[in-house]
Amino acid sequence: MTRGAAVRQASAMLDKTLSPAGFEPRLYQGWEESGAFTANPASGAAPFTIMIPPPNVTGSLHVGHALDVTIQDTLIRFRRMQGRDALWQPGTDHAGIATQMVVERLLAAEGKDRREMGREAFLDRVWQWKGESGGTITRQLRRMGASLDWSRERFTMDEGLSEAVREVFVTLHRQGLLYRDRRLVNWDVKFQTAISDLEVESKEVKGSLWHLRYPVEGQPGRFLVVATTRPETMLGDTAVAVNPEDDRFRDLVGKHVVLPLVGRRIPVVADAYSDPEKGSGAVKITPAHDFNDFEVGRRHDLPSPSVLDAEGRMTLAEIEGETRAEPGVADPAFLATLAGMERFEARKAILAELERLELIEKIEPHTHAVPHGDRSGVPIEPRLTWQWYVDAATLAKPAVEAVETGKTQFVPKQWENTFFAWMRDIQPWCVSRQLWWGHQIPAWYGPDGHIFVERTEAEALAAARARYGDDRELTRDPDVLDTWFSSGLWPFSTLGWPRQTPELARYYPGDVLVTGFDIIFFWVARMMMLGIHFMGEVPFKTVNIHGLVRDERGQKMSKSKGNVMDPLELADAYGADALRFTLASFAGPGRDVRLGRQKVESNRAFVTKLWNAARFCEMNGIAPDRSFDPMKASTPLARWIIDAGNAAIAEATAALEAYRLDDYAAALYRFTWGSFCDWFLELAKPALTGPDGVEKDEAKGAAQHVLGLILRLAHPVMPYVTEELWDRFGYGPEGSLIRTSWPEPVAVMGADAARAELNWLVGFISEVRTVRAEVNVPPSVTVPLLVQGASGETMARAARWIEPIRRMARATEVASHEGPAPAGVAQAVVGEATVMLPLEGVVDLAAERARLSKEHAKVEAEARKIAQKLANPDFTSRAKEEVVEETRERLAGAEAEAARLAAALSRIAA
RNA sequence: GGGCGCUUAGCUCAGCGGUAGAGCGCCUCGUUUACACCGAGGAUGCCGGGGGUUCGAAUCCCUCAGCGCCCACCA
Repeated sequence: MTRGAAVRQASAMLDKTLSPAGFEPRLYQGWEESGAFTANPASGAAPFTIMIPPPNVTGSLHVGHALDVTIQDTLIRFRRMQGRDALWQPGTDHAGIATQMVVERLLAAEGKDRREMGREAFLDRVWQWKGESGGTITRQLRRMGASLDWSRERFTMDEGLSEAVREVFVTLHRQGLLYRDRRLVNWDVKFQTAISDLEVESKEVKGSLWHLRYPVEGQPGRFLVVATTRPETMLGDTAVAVNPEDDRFRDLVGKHVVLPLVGRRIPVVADAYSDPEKGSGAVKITPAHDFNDFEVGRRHDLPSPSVLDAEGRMTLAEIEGETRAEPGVADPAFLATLAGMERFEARKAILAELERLELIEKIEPHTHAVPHGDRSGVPIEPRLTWQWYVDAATLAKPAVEAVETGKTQFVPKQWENTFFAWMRDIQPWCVSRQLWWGHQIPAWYGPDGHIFVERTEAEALAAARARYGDDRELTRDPDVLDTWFSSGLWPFSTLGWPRQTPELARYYPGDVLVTGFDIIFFWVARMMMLGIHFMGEVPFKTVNIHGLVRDERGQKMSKSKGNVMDPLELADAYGADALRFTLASFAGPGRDVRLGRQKVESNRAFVTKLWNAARFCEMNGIAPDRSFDPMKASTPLARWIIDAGNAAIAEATAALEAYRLDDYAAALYRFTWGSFCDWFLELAKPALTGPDGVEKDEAKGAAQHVLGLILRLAHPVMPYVTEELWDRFGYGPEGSLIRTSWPEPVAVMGADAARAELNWLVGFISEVRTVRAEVNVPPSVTVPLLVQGASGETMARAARWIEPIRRMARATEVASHEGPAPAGVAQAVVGEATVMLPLEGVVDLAAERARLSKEHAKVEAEARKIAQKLANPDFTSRAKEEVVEETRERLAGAEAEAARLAAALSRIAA
């Protein structure tokens, strides 16, 4: 027992009402300061590792994090209690675009712009912001009770992780798996950076399909009609493609058309890409502004001028030499007005001009998917630029194989299909971003354009000297890396890689990664690829994928819908334990969690119930007693609850091992409330308040044993209240509950007999209660229970349990009764016996008759159904023998019960 | 266009070949010395529709419908 616990225990009884705010922060601080969260590489224990998905350093905790953290903390506490050397690695992510956006917004409010400030000043400002708000999320994780090893906290831009990033970049480059290329990228015109395919979101947009007439060269009056949704890109057209099989255009292949507005001669090419069914059957080819057109352009060796700049404005720079006046088709003066015009303004201007020239054949309404930047929300512009790419296809192969062979397993398994589908068709990963906040790419350009990819500037200069024979000035690539590039290294960079640290050897690979399905591609896939490539081993053995947290009606939470729930506010209102228990109990596999205040509120009742059960124990002088040996329990009550505790241990352990937190939560709830509170404590009351002796000793012994068991079983998901009670009661030699071992089942003597006896007792009391309630007997009326047709054992049991029966069934006595029924009787069938309650003057005989008839009809119908089944020769001959046997027993039981009910009915028929 | 998931009590969900379940809500009763954030009891289901496999289907297969999500070349 710790000194603190002893002082507290001596000082006060448990408060009548539970107030989590009174102990949660104190307990957390105690855990953290005592090193309870700290992994211990020197221990001989087997490690258990979870890497937290690093939240945005400047972010704050939302319900999704709360679910993520609850699952991870429950698992890590469970394994820690099982004796594993648990490492839950904390840290935060620099979140390139997101953070830069926030800081730029702050600057805008001050009337400043990052370009005016310059890169260095801007980065200083971001670091300053990180310093100011960087502690929020970690504070909030602590508030949730997360037992992260804060001594090892990392940040994706700290020196160690930056070194890992440079090492990976340089190595992949040397291996030819990372290269610079000029191709189309998804360009976000708002942030003016390239983004990866994954950061693009398709949105259905209602637009138009414009059919434009392109005059055929040398055939006045003949037009080739192309259909487009993006007329503004036509200035960059360098061909029109038709399908080689399409007879309508066969004669035009190899000829030229005149590009309206520009006046450029462009060829008509035959390409299977052109779909005769779509549009007009002829498609304009704009290689610099469309991914498909780019491919067509490559096949036909077409030029690819860009006509939109980084901001999405029209630019004529690359087509200047090609424009020419073409009467009735193109006018350089009009073209000049387009320069610098925003893309959608330009669309309008171009359409107006085409209209004027009578070059619009028709306009059809058209709904189509338009790619948008997932953060900026603006339409993405395919743009021809130089970027850095990772050869993801090569890296993906071993990752796919690792999942195929089960080295890494997804839970639930169905997500493996999602993973495979994406990984097997993976595209080169564009990793460069035209941002300032992030890991600057370790590439330097020589005066001749030669690229030096090196870990440091000094190494780059040295390489340049070797190449040029003298010192040259190098220019560093200004771009930074995709945030996911560094998060992809998280499972090993946090452990010290590229240095071969003891931690790296011990805690890699991790045991389980817990995350939402929304970042399987972004993050899980990248960790798999990079982890396997650089560590030679998968980064984690299991990937536990959970659903999204939604609101009560199943809607995604969003600020704009105003349905966002703040987990910290919920934790303050109901306690972190109640919130955690709620999240865990709804976290079924592959299911979204619908969270509502009411649910948290009703689960708080469970926490309170536990608190009150502990108070009851305290009031009855129940205290930890290590001299009590559960294996030597002799009373049926003690044996029964200890045995039920064994079952609870088995259920909870199996559920946690299978990542079924919903089952784990349900098992805890059932055992604590249903078995311990509703039955054990109630049945134990007479013994607890009765005379000294074995009954009392064992009631108390079993109570303290099982309460301790419940605290240990519940601790992973409800760490605070369980620790508080553990402390206050002074359980356990190790002091804190967090350091206590996970419970093991104990061998209980005579468990079967105890179970049979208690099952009978529970059934007996329940039946009597049902009858009393149904015929509306108030609890204040107590009556004798007259038992007819009972075996000797039943009567012996009734005698043994007479006190609890008196209390709980509101009875004066239990007696054999074989004569005629007393007047005004209400009856219940329990096993072989019929219990009669003499209630003359209290019971409504008609109501009792109706009740018994209904009961009788129900049992009889059941019996008929079973009899029918047994009458089927196919069933008796084909079904498994034990099933047939069981069915026969059920029939016998139902028939006997029906007979007893009929007898009971006949007794009051008169 | 391709793929995945879901559809079971009023609500939220479990069960996934052998007697349809839980929690909440609802109704009735209740100042039994832990708890009204409580106790006791009760009612409520063509287990989305149709077809098939099977002695037996909520459970397996096919099909249809509705809802949700992911992926996919903006003619």
